[in-house]
Amino acid sequence: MVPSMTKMTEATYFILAALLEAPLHGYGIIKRAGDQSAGRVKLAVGTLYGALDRLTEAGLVVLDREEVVDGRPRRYYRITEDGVVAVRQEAVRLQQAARVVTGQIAVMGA
Amino acid sequence: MVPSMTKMTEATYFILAALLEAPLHGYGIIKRAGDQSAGRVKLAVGTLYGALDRLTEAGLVVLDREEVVDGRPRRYYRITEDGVVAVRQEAVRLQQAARVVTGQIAVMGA
DNA sequence: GGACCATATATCGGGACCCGATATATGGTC
DNA sequence: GACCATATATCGGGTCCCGATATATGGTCC
Repeated sequence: MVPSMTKMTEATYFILAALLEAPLHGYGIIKRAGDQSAGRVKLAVGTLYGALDRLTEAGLVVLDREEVVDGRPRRYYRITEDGVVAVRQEAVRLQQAARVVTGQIAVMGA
Repeated sequence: MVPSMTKMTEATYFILAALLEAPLHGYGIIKRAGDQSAGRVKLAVGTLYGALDRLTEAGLVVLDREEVVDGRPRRYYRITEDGVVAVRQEAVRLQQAARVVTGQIAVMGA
């Protein structure tokens, strides 16, 4: 189930956002999150794998497939429908939070 | 100094946002944060006073004045110029983060 | 050949921070 | 008298971030 996580951490949000387009493996998520945020978000590996475990347990992400490239394993994660819903809800929440301040700025001259 | 806090917690953000209009005392901050977020943000007292201490130490908030009403003390906090800068930067950061997802939604049909 | 870096996974421990519980105190409502 | 809103403050548990560390491969540079 997990109908509504009231809150989502920033790392979790960017991991889900990175997976919206296509499944990615851990290292790919780190790079994509950096790209999407113009370099501002730098996911630490310790953050990533812990968050992926929690997301998997919560059903927002599933293991898509495993590949072996040059003897090194690559584990691809895919976002679930629940995950898509959750990350969109969070985006709305972020936008509303931003508006609390950006809205006030416009009126502050009064 | 504190030129740029790379990251800001949600509680910190809403505390600063609550103080943008006028100085408030602790309990007033909790109520105002709830109002500004349409009831979604419920600051716990333990969160508030810890965060206020950190914000004061960081120079984003200062003690404005103390009043005594009905024998009970009221401690008013005021946001500093650095605090205003920080909360506006954070609002921009939140908006940009939201756009990572909301922007993609529009293109997903392609 | 050796140093170093990018790629790729995983774990551990310290630290930051949220938050419920608890304590204390006053004044109003029922 | 019980209960709630107002108002402050602290403590402890739990969550989570993140740097450090470990392991392994292949490419570049000297």
